[in-house]
Amino acid sequence: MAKGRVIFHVDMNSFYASVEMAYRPDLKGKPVAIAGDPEKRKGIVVTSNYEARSYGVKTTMPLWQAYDHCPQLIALKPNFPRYREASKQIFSVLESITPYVQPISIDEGYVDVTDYKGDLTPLELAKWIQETLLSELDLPCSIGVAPNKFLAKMASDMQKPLGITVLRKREIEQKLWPLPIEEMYGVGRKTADKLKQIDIKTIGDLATKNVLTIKNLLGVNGERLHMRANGHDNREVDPEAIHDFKSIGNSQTLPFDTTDMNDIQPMIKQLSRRVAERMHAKQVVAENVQLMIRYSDHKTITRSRQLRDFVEHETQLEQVALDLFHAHWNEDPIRLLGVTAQHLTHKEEAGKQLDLFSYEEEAKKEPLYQAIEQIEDKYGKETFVKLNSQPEPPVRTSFQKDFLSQRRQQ
DNA sequence: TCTGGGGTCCTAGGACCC
DNA sequence: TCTGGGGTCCTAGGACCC
Repeated sequence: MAKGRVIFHVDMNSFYASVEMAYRPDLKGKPVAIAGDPEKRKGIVVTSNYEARSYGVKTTMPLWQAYDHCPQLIALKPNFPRYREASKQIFSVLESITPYVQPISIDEGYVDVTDYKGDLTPLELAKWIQETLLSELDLPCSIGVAPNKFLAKMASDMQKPLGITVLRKREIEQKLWPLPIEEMYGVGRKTADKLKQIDIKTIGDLATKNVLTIKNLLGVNGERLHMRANGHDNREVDPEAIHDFKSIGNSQTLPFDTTDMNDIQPMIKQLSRRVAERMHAKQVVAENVQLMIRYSDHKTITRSRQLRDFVEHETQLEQVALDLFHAHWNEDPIRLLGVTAQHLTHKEEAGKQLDLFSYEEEAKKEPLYQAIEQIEDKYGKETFVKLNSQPEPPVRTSFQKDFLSQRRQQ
C-alpha cells in the first residue's frame, strides 16, 4: 500500500491581468482585459480580471464584443517578459518549501509536500503560500490540497479567487461528483457531447458507469477519465518534466488573407528565424520540421518531414518549410502560417551521436568488417555465433543495432 | 460569437521488418 | 504460395489545455 501523499495545485487567478494590476495599482477596481491587437485581427481576450468578468467579458471573446458588454473596459496588450518574470518569482517562493515543484505553465504548478518537515500543517502551509504570494508579489492564487494531482487540480478550481480547498478521497462523492461533466479536467466539448449521449451529465455519472461502456466510447482516454472520476491518479510530481519539451513552434495570423508569395515567403522566413533563435537558446537540434497552413475558412492542415540529419539554422528550417509549402498548398487564400521544430535533441547529445556515426562509417571501411558483413548478408547474422559456438551472442549496443538495421534498410 | 498562439498526448493507417 | 501476427516508424489529424 503506497503511502498517502499531499499534493498542492497552485493556480494564479487571472494571471496576466493580476500582474498588470500589480504594476499599476490605479487599474484596481476597474475592468481590465489582456487582449491581442484588434488592428491585426488578433483582438481576442486572453485574460480578464474579475471586474471585467462581472460584465460578461470572457476568455477568447473578440475584443469588439467585450466592448459591447463593457464599454469602459481597459484593454492591454500582453507583456510576456513581465509575466515570465512574475512567474519566476512565484516558483521561487514554492521552491523555498520543497524541491518537489512541477511547473505546468507560466501560472500554475504542482507541489508535493508529503515530505515537508516544517512545523506547519498542509492547510497552514497552503495559507502561507497564498499570503506570501499576495503580500510579496501582490498576486492572488487559489490552491487545491489533495492526495493526488487530479484531485488537487479540481480542488483549486472550486474556490476562486483566493481560495484554498481541501479535497480528501472520502469527500469526492460529496464535493466532486455533483459537478457537471464539462468541468472535469480532460473533458472538453467533444468528449462532453459524447458522454451526454449516454446520459452522463455529472462527474458522478461517469464515476459510477461501467468502465467498459466508457472505454468503448472513448478508448484509453475513457478508462483514464473513469479512474480519475473515482479519485485515482498516480502521476508523480516531476520537477524535471518542464525540461524535456518535445517541440518548439511559432505561428502567426497574417494581417490579411493572402495567396501572394511576396507575403508568404517572408513570413515563413521570419517564423523559421524565431524558431531557430529559440532552439539556439535551448541548445537543441531537430530531426523533423512541421509546416502549418490555416486557410481563410479556418481549415487547418499540418505537413511534416522527417529528416536524415539534425537541423538547427534558420535557413535549414526555412528550406524544409518552403518545400512542404510548395508541395501541399492548395492555392486557397491563407490566414495563418506556422513552423515547428520536432523530435528535438540536446546539441551535446546530438554531437555524440554524430561522432559515433562517423566512427561507424570509418569502421565500415575496414576489410574485416566488410568480410563479416558479406557473410552475415549471405548466411544471416547468427552465423558467427554458431561458428564460434559462443555461449552468448556478441553484445551490441542499441546504437549499433539501430545502425545495422538502418544499413539493412538502405 | 467568426475564433491567438503556445503546447502535449493519442489515434489510425500504411510501409516495412521479422 | 496470397497467407498470420507482432512491432516500429512515419505522417496527418483530433482533442485538450493554458
